[in-house]
Amino acid sequence: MDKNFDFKRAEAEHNAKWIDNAMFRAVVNPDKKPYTIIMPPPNITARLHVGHALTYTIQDAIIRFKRMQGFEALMLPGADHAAIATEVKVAEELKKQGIDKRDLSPEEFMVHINKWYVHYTAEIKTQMKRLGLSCDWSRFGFTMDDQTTLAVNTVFHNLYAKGLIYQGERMINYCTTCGTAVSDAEVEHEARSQTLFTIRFGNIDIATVRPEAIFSAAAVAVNPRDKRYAKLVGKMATIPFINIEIPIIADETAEMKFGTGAVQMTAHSTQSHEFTTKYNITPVKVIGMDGKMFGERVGEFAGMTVAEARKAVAKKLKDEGFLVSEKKHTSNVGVCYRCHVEIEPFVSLQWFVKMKELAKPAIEALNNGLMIVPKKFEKVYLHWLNNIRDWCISRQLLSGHKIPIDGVDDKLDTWFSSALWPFSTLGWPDKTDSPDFKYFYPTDTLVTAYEIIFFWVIRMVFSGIEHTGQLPFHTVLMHGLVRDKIGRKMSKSLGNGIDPLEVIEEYGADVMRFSLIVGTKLDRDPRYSIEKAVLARNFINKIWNAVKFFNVMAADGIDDEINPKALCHADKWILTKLNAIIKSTTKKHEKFDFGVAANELQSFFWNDFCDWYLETVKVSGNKRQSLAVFRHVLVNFLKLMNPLMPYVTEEIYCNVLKMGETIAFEAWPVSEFNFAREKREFDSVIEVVETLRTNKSDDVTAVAVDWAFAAENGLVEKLSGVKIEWRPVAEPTITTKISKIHLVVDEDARCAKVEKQIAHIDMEIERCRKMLSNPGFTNKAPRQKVKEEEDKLLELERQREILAGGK
RNA sequence: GGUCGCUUAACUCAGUUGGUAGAGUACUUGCUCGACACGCAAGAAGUCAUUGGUUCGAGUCCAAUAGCGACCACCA
Repeated sequence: MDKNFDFKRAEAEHNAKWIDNAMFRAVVNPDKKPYTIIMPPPNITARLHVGHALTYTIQDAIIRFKRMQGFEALMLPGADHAAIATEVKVAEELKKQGIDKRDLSPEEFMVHINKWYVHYTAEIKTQMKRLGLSCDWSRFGFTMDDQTTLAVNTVFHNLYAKGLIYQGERMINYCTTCGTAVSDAEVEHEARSQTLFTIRFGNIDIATVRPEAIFSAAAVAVNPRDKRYAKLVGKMATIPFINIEIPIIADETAEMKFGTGAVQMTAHSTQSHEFTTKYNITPVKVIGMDGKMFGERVGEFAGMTVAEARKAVAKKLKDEGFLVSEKKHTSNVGVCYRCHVEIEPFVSLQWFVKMKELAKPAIEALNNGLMIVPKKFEKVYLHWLNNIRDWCISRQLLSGHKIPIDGVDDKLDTWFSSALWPFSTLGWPDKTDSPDFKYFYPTDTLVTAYEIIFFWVIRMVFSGIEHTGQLPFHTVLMHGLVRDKIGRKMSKSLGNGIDPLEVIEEYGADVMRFSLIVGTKLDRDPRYSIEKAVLARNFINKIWNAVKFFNVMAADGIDDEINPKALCHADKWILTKLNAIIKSTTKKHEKFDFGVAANELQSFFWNDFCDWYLETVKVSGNKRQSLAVFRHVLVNFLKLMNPLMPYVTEEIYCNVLKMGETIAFEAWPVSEFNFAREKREFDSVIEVVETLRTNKSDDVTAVAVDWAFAAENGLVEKLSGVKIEWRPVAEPTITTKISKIHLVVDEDARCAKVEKQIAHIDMEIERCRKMLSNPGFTNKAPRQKVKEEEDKLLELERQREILAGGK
């Protein structure tokens, strides 16, 4: 065996084996129950980041676990065309080559888009494969492939025919940089510092952060309860520069406390839109879809961008005495989630999905078999669905799915196709009668970071219900976002990101996977730093070395079978411990609690198996049997560990132990051995060893021990490193549960130690007595608990007596 | 403004139904005793954010406060 685990060689070998033999290709198998995970398709615009590594590790852990439990496991991979994001990236690329997107015809531009699709789909696949995912590559889907396109068109026509898709003039969010409408979910709100201007509109002062919009003002609103303006209601205000008169109207929309309490109503805010619709006013538009000022009213500002015009108008207002005051003001501004430029609200002709009706069954789904883990996200889910507004699905882009209506050039929101992903990937609609679709759909668990609940999860749920009549999955598992060492989001601008591919390159995929998961709960945002990779690497090294030890020992002979009658204490102890860890790991995996399970497995292997059991094997009286036990525990451990560490477990199982072609399809371990009494007894032996280790140091000249486990004498001497005289001890200085120990030591040192121990016991006795003398406790606590305390007190008093006597 | 989280050892995190606070790292001390220094053994280290309540008993349940964070929302 190699000195250390050669992950590079092992990863290459096993990955090639898995992929070349299509080992994880799922098939319709009536003898097995299916378990399906449709993987969230990553955007083809970026390299995989550590968040992908986390989510795919979780998904792969689930699917490997289910596969070993005997399910026909399908994990279906794919990639998303990410319409806007890709278009922006391609345009940037072209710019670097000196090509301006606007100089290209749509057809020419699409050539570049298509090239990008091909190149980066392959790239993403390669990167995903490095994580060691056990997905079915033969079913890899792309959101622009024929199958998805068919599903998109079918869904569009179905919804259109039902009147659930309509075209209308509505107030929408428009990104002037991306040049397209975006949906509500695509608008982020950021706190930004702005200037709040107070501007004289003739007889009234209005407050606004958008001086450039004054040219569009069609009314001024004041609160009906605002006494300051009561006599002005019904009068006219005057727009500066252009001297157009507009009415002053009393309406609740104006907040008395904000600014001057008077606000302009224009064509360029949602608040205004609601107002002008209510009063049947049509404001004049002065900002174009290109984000530039236009029209007669704006005069010399025509052609300026909004940002330019804001400055210029403010300056002119000041110069001409219309500006009453200006002050800093922080408020939330809607920005495009892609480019983070301020969103312009526009009334424009777009396509929408009517949501109220579709949302209803999605809300009810929580009572009809949909489970969201952790449960706290149910509230977020419901809140959004209960307040949902129609979904703007048209985008003014060149790439993406075309709205399938003759003469319409708009494309569809990229999430329109994502929403169909759980069933379009399985052949819906054309292969809905196929065994594949019938077998694998509905899928089982959807795993994703919580940030994507609105964009995606909710839309998949209502789409599944609407188009297939079934929930697309029964469980949604939401996990956190990976943060850096001090809790910040990992981002390019902060430079605090960790590249999973670099970690894999340096430490291996198992390290990447294990270190992301171990010791965390999925509902929290895990913090990640490279130190965690080092720890995981050390653990794998520990496993590797234990196997090396086994190999050396087994060369001298090993029994094929475990014979329970021939086992020693330690053998039975570790088998019973194994039994417990199998139960616990299984239970935790069922609850998706992989992080805590990983912690327990690590502790089991390192502390119980290596620190204790492995050491006993060295002095075992029946080595051939003990090694059979060793192998049994090791193999079961490998199986339990496989979902998180597929490579090293596969390498040991197949290449070192030569137990088979792959561990991935071996049955998940079940409890077999349970020796409760022997386990308890060996725990006591350990206690004796630990007692001896603790006490052996300071000036101990001789040790005598009296106990009933003569067979373990050699073991205790070996493990404690103490030379022991085994004889009856009349006056013990220390007693454990199963032994009397007499230490011949330096008196002063011993007395000090004993006194410390007595002080500790006294504290505990005090606590016990207090509890037991409290009638509240003895009357109200469960009888068993009271009995426990009584026994504990007796034992403590006995120990104290012995200690005091020895002194 | 609304909603929801989080706060446990120096650090990263566990802590099932309330019953004397746990792990790993780091730290201190000692280690070449059949694999492992990416290691072995021993040790020290915590007012469980604060306050109040419920209870015989609270890290755990309830309320308030503080700090941090996330999401939602048209205060111009």
